[in-house]
Amino acid sequence: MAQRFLAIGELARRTNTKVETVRYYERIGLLSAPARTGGNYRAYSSQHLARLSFIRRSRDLGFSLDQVRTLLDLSDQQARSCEAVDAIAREHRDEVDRKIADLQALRRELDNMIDQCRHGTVADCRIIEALSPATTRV
Amino acid sequence: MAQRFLAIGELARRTNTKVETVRYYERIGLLSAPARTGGNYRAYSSQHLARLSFIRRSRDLGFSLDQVRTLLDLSDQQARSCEAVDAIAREHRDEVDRKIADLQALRRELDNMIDQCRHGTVADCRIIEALSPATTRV
DNA sequence: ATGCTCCCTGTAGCAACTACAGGGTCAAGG
DNA sequence: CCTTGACCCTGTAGTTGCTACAGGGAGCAT
Repeated sequence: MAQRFLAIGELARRTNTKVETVRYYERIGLLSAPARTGGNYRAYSSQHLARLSFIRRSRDLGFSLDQVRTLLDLSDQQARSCEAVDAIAREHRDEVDRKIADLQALRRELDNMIDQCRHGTVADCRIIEALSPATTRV
Repeated sequence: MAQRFLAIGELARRTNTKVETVRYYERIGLLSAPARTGGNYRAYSSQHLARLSFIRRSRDLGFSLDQVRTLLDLSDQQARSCEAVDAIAREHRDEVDRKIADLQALRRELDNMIDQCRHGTVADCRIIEALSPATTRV
């Protein structure tokens, strides 16, 4: 392969992505199809590398593929106001906040449960008890 | 239907579950197949109600279906030590802890990104910049 | 007899990958 | 020149935990 292009494995390595995932992104139209070599290998340019890096970084920050798609589109419209970008980021942050709160509530419940475990038999296990319904009558 | 048995809709309502989900739990062997009426309707007993309640409560606490399956098995072995139960609960709590930490780190990054937004054009948007790779050269 | 609500099975869809199977390509070593 | 091994190709199916139909039957009230 000519040195200006990357094979899929090299691209994957540089972006910490699985090869299959790169192909998946192409299939769903997130990463444009690259040129092909004579042997039908994908030949990626530096633009692809940049774009995939952007995608991965966004994914690492928890943006959904749909959000990433929008962010990519927006990043291509350099003259536009970045209001929409800000909105997506804020929305995502709010959701992360909600998730954190949910998990913290969960954690407290789990903690209570675990604290009550007397390490006896299952028959009087407080954890099982906590999971069991109060009434089982129809 | 005889009053001692519950139709699937009633069971679903009492456990805050979708009817399809109840059938799904049966399909994957989490909830045992109930008796059937003459008209081939599922007829659930109070044992089913208790078991499904247990499942839902566990799911609400974030246990995976696999963990729920194990917890159900354990809860049936009343004489056993509840060590294994405790282990599952602790493992899950640790995972919740990790998730919270991950999300908090994420949140800080998002916050930094958002704070730097100067509300100009996309061309000099700090959010886009933060998502973009430092180098794009092959 | 009609309408309505409930129930039945079976299949397909969601997110975001991941994991093959069964083959082709390419460069290096013997 | 041939083989070996690492890489690449396509296509399909699996993962988790449901959810949403489509197309039909059951049961009860009017």
